[in-house]
Amino acid sequence: MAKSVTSLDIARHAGVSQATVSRVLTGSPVRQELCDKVKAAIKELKYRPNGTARAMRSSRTGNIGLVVPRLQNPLHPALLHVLASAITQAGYRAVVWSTDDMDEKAAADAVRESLVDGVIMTAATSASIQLYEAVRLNAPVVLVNRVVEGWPCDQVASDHVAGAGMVADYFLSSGRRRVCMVGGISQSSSIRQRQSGFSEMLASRGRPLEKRYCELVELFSYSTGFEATARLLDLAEPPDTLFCTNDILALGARDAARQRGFGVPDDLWIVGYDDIEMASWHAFDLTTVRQPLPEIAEIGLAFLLERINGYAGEPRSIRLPNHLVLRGSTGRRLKVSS
Amino acid sequence: MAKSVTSLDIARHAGVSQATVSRVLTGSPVRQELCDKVKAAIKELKYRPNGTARAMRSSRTGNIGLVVPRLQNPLHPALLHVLASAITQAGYRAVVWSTDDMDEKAAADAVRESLVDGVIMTAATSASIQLYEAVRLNAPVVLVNRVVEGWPCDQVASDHVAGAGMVADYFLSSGRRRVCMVGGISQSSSIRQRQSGFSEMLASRGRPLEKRYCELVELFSYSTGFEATARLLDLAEPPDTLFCTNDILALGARDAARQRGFGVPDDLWIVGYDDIEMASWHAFDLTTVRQPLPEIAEIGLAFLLERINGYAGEPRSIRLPNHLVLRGSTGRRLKVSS
DNA sequence: CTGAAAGCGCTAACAG
DNA sequence: CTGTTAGCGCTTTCAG
Repeated sequence: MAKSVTSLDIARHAGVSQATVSRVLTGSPVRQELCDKVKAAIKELKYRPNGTARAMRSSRTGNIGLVVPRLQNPLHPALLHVLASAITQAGYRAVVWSTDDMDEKAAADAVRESLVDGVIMTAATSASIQLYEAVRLNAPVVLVNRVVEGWPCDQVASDHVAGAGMVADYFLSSGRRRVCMVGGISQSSSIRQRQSGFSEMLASRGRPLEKRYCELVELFSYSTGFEATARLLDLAEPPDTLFCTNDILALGARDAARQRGFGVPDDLWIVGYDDIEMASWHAFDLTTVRQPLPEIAEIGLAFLLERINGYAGEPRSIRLPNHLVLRGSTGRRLKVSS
Repeated sequence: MAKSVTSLDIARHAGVSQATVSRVLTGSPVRQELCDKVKAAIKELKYRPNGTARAMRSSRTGNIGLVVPRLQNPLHPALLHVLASAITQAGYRAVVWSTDDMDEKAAADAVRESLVDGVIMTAATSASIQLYEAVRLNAPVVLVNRVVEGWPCDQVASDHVAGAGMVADYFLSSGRRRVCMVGGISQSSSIRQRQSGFSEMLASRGRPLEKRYCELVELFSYSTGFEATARLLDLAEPPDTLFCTNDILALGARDAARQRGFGVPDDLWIVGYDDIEMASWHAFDLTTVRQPLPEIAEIGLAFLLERINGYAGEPRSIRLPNHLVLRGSTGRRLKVSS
């Protein structure tokens, strides 16, 4: 690596002081003539200001940490994409952690070592102690998508309770009766809220979810969705309607129905959650709940940038509404009641 | 934000010089007694060394840039995942760019501004001039997955020519005759190599690809795969065998066949490329070519770290072998000839 | 408006 | 082994 050219080199080359070079760089007022000389020198020597020095001086790295959960679920790349785009657009860089374990600690370390200006956490659980510590120390952290009650930081998510309630409502209004759910004992608040939103709506409308119609899986994947659904379809009185707490499970469910010879939607309605891209594919044509990811990302980042810039108001908590996307895996009938 | 504690604070608190604190931090030899005092002070004041200062002093940020193509294709999150994991594992941080446009420029800027120690580029095309400039200036850059002939930097990819040749071979050895291909005029070297590997193998075995059996699409997505395949199946003499130059196209193709009432593999064989997770799903059960992503990531990162550490040997270029994964979308017969 | 000068927090060479 | 002393490259007072 060749010794790199510094602002002092530029200064000498342009016959001005080093401070003037810095002024040109930061856009402070400088006489046109000198400014031009400096710019010419910069171009000629192919000068680029050293980012780490600048970061140190201004205590701003321009980096934003981004913690996303396992990328196997296509929702997460989608979320990553909108957030990373927003971050890049805003003139920052996205430092991404997605390796299941060490990442939360790595992210917490990075804020505390001033290697990132703030962190957007999309995988928070109440077990995220490292980051909680950082939050308590007033580091700029916002929780996006998955939230944790009681953390003193900004939180942005969609309204999973209402979204899942909407599904329950849709089922009952459409006269579905043998309703079941595939979910799990998840660390993720979004999953838990979907489950409670669904079962509470059913209960409140007088048709509580039956125990035997509730399958809980450990891991949320295509194959666990497939297997759980296979078990339900093998019951003496199989369900006629299935809610999966995310799309990946639902796609597995759809294939289990296919494999068992159950017609969809004739014998079985299936609804997922997230509206990942595959949900719209012909093979699945899955009714699902779409979250407003772009808005979530935008608001989350806006909150974070405000914090980075010193805003110190009370923690804010935002819930954005979801949207039911009707497709061929259900009867496509429109919801009747409110 | 409270004024943060520095190594000088620790020094005062422990009654030693600031240099000694630094030594404890970097692991230089220090008398046990002083070392303990320093460590106690660090713990007590919850001190964390300032990463930007350290970065400036050592001209090492510990950040590695990672440019990945549009995350809509599930291969790319998979690649991102293995690379980001490897980077985190190695004690570095991954700065990710995935927003289609500005990212290559942003990555090039970041190396030149010493905001990252090096860049792993998985989306290089011959149009990537910004990064090419950085490479010419000897910045640590390695090209992974997509490569560009003639760039003076390390390159790691799988052997797409041989991989696609293997598919052609498999088709002909299995007696398939009405062979077609869905590909495109792509910027991506991997796609181009797959296409030429496929058609050259067909030609060399005396059954060149017919023009009418070659569909080229602009964008590589489920829906373009669907549509291109629909066109092929609507021909007076539809093909009996289809190679798609990536899995996303092939999944669209599979659904086009389903929708048109073509049985797979009875009426139509389909083969994709990449072995993305969906390929193994029941609905698709797609024969495809798997690349050794973990090895690609590992070698790519190893090369980059060597360069970062000053290795200045000739550019290296590695091609790893691919692997045909036989599933239900083809006759599952094993390849006969070599 | 411009130059001189003072550091940001850390590492490392230099004397003890 | 330890303390003292220079900076890394930049931004930002402070005088002029």
